[in-house]
Amino acid sequence: MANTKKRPRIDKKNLIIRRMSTYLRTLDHLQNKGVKVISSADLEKIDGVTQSLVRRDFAEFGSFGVRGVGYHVPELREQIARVLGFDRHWKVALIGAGGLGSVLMHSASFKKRNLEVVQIFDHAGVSVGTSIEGIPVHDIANIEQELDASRIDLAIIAVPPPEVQSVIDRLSQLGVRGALYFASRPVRVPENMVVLNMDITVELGVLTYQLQDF
Amino acid sequence: MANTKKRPRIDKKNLIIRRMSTYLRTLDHLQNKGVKVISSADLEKIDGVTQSLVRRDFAEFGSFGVRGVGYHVPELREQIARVLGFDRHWKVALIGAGGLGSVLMHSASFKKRNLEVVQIFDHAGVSVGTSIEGIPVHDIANIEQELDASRIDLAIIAVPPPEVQSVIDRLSQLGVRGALYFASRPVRVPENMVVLNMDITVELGVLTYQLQDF
DNA sequence: TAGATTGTTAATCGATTAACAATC
DNA sequence: TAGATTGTTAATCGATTAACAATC
Repeated sequence: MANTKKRPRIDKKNLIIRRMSTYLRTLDHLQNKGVKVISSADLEKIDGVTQSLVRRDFAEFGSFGVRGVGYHVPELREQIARVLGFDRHWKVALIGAGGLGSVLMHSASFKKRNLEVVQIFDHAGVSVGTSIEGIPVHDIANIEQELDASRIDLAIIAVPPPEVQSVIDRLSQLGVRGALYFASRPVRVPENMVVLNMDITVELGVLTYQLQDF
Repeated sequence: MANTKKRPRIDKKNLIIRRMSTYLRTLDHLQNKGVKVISSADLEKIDGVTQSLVRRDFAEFGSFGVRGVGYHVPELREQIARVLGFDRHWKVALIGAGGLGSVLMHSASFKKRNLEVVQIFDHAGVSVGTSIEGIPVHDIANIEQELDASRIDLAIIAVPPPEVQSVIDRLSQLGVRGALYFASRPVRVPENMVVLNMDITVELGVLTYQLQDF
């Protein structure tokens, strides 16, 4: 049987990394509340990860705490942000400026994480030619001419399901390395890309399963 | 130290269930394409889960395939839908009818999974009094009076981060069992609820991490 | 110092893989 | 029948937990 090419160890540390990203969010929250120091036991209560695992997760990347004291929130926050790559700036292309694309543009998610949307593409129609949050919307038909892959670190793909695969393939050709899409469908991931997906129907399945005999 | 209450075995089978929900999506896709039969080896190529694990996942819930042949797509689809609870109708309350709430209402995600939004709540303002997709929008201030918990199986919470916790607490009081929220913040989950979260900032952290030395 | 909490190691547990008999 | 692919078991691997010495 065909030896399906081993995906690289990308989703190797996957569980740890997802938790790290969740801790970062919690630390943002704590920092907003003015909390200065936090223990792994506190984090267990907030994030539902055992204190043992919290410490082990952090220890995977360094020694961020103070014995007998806990973790200084601003410092731990910064260390985790660094691990995840948020110590640098990321340039983003938004593909699809419909309902979801607009919601994303107007949300605080990107700037909060040092991501900057520098190009927007959509189909010729209402939005092309206008600007969203100061960024002009280009025609997706011209993406090969207009997308400057050397400036783009990742793409946020907010187009309808039937278009997602072709957008990914075109981004791959252009040399864009990363993408996140929201459509509820599987995609073939090009070798030169990391592609993640957020799909509400997948989450709904998890939720309804859990509610069945709850 | 306080013996933090063990969360029930809810996220016990979590990994399997998330994969099952992903297979279901793939089967929808295959069915749309008119594919009649699929093997675990095919599913490995599409979903990136080893054929061995695919078969094991299915076997966890029954015997859905035919030796020497594979899995009949419509039948497998139906079996997995049943496992996830999609063989029944789910009534949904949408809390928050702003940008994200509207996008969700206009998407096909809910009806695709046998979920029906039967009540919508938002803050007094533009949307209250109007209808979205034929469902009238109520004032969230009156949720205690207007939400009929006996009719509602789960809530979709699309309100801004600072309001999420209070919405969850109010739903818990009302007896709503399940919720999905999108805000980037931790929440305390009431004992009588299952609460899931989709947070783009968490996914962005996973993506930027993986892109770092890709 | 006494008390608290980290960082880390060894033990356990659970999830994944490999292999193959069953069977279409 | 021969070829294919499932369902299932045993082996392996990796992730989590428990425990405690280090140390603030």
